[in-house]
Amino acid sequence: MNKQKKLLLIDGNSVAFRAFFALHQSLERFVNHNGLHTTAIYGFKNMLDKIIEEVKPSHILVAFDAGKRTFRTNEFEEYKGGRSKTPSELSEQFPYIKELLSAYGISNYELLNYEADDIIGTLANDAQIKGFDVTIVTGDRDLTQLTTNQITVAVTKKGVTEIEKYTPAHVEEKYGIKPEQIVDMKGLVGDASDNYPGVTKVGEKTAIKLLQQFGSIENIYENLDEIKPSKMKDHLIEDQEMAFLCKKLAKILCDAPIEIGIDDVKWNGIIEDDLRKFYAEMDFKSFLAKMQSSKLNQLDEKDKNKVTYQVINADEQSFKLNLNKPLSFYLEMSGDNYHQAQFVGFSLKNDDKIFVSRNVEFLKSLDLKRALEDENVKIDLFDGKRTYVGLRRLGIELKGIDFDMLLVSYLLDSSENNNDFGKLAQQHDYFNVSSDEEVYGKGAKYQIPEDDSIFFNHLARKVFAIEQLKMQLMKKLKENEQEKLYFEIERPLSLVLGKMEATGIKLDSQKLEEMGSQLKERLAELEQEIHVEAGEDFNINSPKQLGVILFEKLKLPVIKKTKTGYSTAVGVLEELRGMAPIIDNILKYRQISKIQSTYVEGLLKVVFKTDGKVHTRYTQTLTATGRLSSVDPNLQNIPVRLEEGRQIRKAFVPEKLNWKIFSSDYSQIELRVLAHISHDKNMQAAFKAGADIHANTAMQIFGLDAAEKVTGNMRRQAKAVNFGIVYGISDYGLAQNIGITRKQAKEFIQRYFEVFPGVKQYMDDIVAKAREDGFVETLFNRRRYLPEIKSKNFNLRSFAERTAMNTPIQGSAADIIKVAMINMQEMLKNKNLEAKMLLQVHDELIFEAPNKEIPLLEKLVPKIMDQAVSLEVPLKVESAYGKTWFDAK
DNA sequence: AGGGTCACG
DNA sequence: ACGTACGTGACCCTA
Repeated sequence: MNKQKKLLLIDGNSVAFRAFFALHQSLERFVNHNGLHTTAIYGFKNMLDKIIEEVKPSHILVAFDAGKRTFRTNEFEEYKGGRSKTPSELSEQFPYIKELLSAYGISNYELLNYEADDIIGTLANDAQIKGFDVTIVTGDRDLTQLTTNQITVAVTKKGVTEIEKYTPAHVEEKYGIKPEQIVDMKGLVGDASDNYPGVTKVGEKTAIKLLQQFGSIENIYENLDEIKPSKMKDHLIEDQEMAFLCKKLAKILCDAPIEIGIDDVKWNGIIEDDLRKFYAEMDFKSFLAKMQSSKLNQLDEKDKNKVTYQVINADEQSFKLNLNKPLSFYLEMSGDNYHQAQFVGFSLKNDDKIFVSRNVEFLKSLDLKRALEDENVKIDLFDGKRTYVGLRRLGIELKGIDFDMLLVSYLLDSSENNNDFGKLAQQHDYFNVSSDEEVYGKGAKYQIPEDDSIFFNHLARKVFAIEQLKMQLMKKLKENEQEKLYFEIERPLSLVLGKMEATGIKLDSQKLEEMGSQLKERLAELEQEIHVEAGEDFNINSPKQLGVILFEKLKLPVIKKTKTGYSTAVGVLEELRGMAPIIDNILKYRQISKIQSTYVEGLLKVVFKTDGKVHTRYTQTLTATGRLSSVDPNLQNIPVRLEEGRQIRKAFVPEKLNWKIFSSDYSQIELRVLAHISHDKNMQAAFKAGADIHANTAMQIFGLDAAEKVTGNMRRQAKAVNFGIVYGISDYGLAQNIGITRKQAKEFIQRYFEVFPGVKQYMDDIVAKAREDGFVETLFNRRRYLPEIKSKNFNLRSFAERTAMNTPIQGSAADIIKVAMINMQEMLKNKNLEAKMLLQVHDELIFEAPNKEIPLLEKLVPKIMDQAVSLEVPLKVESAYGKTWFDAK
């Protein structure tokens, strides 16, 4: 085999730094069994794989810096001065990066008094002469000075696996100068991170202009006469010496006294046994698993990376499904909002053939409609809800979903909630499909490719990936004992949600517009008063401008600061109340303006012209706890607490005349769940007796012997304690919430745990269990991983501990209402009711129904909700109805 | 794009 | 001593 001469040179320090900071938020999640951080090692490995795959080098060297002092510090003492110390979490990783390299069979080299750059420059130059193509990988743009026709510099961008390749042409295009002029540019401009100054007041723009005119620093100074007298010229003259020195510092050596040559860096491939041991030591389990499986599949590896497909043709009837074989299906729409997004294509895999098309009309005519609508034909897909709603718009009712890759992934790890197909596949170590962002772009650049081969390939790879990943993910689901959660809750729920979303809820737009014009007037009045009180006009919506007015101009006391300035949040303004009339007006302005912009104008913007309804989308695969979220519009945060905001609910109306809005909500579901999972006898007794739970808590923690002795204030405080318990209480948080001292809060909590010892036990146990297992679970085995519970960082660890206490509570409540929703939909269908389930707001279900069905709902809905599960305490459901959502209270 | 603020459970 | 309540999404402003 005659390999081409290709040299890969890697700037080890620079890539390690980039990798480390790219994964910095995940620092605590990448820790091996010895407590070693592994972020930089992990990132380095990913970069290596990617670049080796791309370059296919015959020779590789990784160069490192040898120490702090180099010949450059001898020239200029401040060189690279003022840099903060390398974090210990990174420096501890360097020896292991070298171990990784050795397992990869890759040489590394460092040279006292020289930087990695100089080793790279010297070897690159030598290799070039010997006819090699050279690729240099670094995070440092300065190295682009080395680019030639034979030398390409790959600079890592955001993260380390994404790179930008610099050729001489690309350098010129990007900087407007030739590669060899980069050192002149650095000489003139200086480099803040390497800490050398260049010429005073000369920035990139000036430098480029000068270099385009004169070519080099030397030439500038030889032809100074040609520059007209100016400040800039004075600076040039004054800093001449510095300019030459800086150029020298920037210049990468091509003749460093290295003791290795090109023949020493020949690459003979990975040393598998060493690498396996290394991965085991690092706890890189997925890499290990991948190595094993790739070994098994080495023979058909080539075929695996290639996906072939057939474009469905209008008059071709060769298209036949074999329904005894699995069927994977993917429907592509342009954009997130599948209620109105344009259909752009589909793909399907069946019986080892992949079919693709841009024309979704085919779905209606071919065998496919029948297959999709047949309960007994099991379909594998990605995002069943999206597909269901999309197909429904085409008049097809999707029935038999088997494997929903998005949903299963989410259940396996609710914190890795990536809704992008390609990225999600990657998380499962499947790299044979690109992310949508890569293929379609994002933001303004989002576009479905016109090129058939790009687009069809992407679609084909998706259905292929679904099939490839199905076994692996379903197996994990089983190992986690989450099959019931998937088959009986989440998968059926996705269709229930799809129906609710597609049904939508009617909005009385006229009502909203009336409210809007009233609010507008009110806002104008308030704005004027505020401006008079401030003595000048300013933007009240700008926290920055408001801060200046309140705390500088009016000299009100600063209560709290934010990262960027003064805090003007409600809590702060409330403390300032009474000190100036402007405060009340600002609070009112904020309140009204929120209603106006978010709820009046915001909702009007998303009403569908076709049916006068809003169609939210529930995100089923997002929250870490298992709750749903609602977007576009968010119908889970429609105002209710304050009367002014609550009026918005008057605009939510039934679709038909003589129908009503009907609403049922669980009363204190989270505390009941806590009473159940903690088995606390005292708390359970209160629920079984049907007591007012907050008053009961007050009685207990204040040591009262009768419910009548509980004052309003005691109940309020006890309620806050109950909330605090659910959230994973801290004395500080409680104190802040109800305005008592930390000491008092601490006593409350202590007292609470004395009277509810079961709860205390639960809190201790769950944190210990989380530490042991690395995750916590809900009633139905929904899982949340909490790696940070072992963190040495107090904040991260405390947060994980509170989460460990809260997630089983919040998550189990989410499980319960999901079960209720599925049973509810079933009941509506079985009883042939016209009533429709419209919304879910965490512990509340909202319906619309003909007047005559209301009595039935009043009986059935609470029954289905409180019988969704059987706990050690009863569940309680309260219902209401009226002609609008506002009236259903 | 990210922070501040505020709407909900 | 550390510095916090748990879970979300939308709007506005300002880099």
